[in-house]
Amino acid sequence: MERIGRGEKVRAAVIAATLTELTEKGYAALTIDEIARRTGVHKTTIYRRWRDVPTLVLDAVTVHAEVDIPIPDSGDIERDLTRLATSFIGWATSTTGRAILTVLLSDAARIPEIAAIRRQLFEDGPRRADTMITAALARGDLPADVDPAELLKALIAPIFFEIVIIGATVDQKTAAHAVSVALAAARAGVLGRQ
Amino acid sequence: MERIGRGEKVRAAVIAATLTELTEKGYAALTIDEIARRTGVHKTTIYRRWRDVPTLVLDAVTVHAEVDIPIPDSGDIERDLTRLATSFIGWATSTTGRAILTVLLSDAARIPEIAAIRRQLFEDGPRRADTMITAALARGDLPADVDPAELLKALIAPIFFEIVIIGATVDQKTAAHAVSVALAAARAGVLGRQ
DNA sequence: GACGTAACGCAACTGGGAGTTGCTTTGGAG
DNA sequence: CTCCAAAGCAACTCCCAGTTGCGTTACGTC
Repeated sequence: MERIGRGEKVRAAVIAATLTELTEKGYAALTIDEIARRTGVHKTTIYRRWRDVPTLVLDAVTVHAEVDIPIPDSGDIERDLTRLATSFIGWATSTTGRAILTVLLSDAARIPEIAAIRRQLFEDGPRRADTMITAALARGDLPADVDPAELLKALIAPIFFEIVIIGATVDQKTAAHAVSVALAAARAGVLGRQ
Repeated sequence: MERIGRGEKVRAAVIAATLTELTEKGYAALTIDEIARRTGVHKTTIYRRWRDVPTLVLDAVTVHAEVDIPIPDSGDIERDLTRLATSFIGWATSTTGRAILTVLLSDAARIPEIAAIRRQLFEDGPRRADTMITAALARGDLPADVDPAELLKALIAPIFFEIVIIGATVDQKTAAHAVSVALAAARAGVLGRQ
């Protein structure tokens, strides 16, 4: 039957409300009382499921921090990098993506587990694309000394900067630009292992 | 005589304690009571000088957000960019710099004036170095289509990414690397006006 | 060196959120 | 229909934001 019991409904409602509050008001202004009001779930119930505020926030973020960006492999490194950058931008500008990114760069990052999620997202995430770069290297499409991690960092960093600092509306053009810069650096031989 | 009266002493102590608390515990955990305890300045006095917490934080940040990175102009664009990157890293890793950067990327950035400081720092700041790039363009050291703002963004973005996301210890090597990437992009002609 | 005042100290208050406790009510599985 | 785990509820403590009225002290002025 796979019915969602009372318990699951409560959990889902609270997690959703937490993420909404985090997006709208930020971690510093987050209150359990408000989440209780919004969801109709009683304050005591929330504290029974989650020990305290950090625990709740961590749970909410963890649930939605699955990025799952597909790793392209068309045999054309420029096209692949562009797709990758586009996917990343798509996630970062989606409702969930923006929410997660906001939390990961807020005071919530003082929670060690949240900081860990941030590192994981930006270190282990790109690492999944290593094979794509390695394949390009094998094909001779990139100088042999290129370090996959460095190339991916060079790709993501400008996009990240644009979103976080400038708050600009990043789009396809931003992706194409980031790819040009990263590829130019790779082909100039300045993306070797550090 | 230029004596610092009672008032100035109080102000300085509170501002300093605020910045310390912001660095150590973050904006979300900042309390006036704790600042009052630390400084020995009475809570009421703090509220008399600063309307509320955001106002105090804004004041504390504003006072120390003067970056004042010298703009080099040696006639050698690579050397100049390296010096610029090194200065930026120096600031960003100094006690004050780290504190300011932390605040500008915390929940405090929800305060519109704080967000404005952040934009100003990373938009108007680099703009001061435009003349340096323009001079290099005039000398023919860079392709004529290079946009100063784009070049500076390409220089800062990777450093920023390294500090904020990875939390790595950036140093002279990071600076040199950022310069290589930015210059490679510029010389490949991919840093034109967007 | 006494004096007036502006700035600081202090105690006591309201209002609200974090987190807790003991008890009652209800949904849903068997 | 019955049972109990999970949710609701009221009432509490503690801490912090921000306020008020009044006493106290530093400091420029005369």
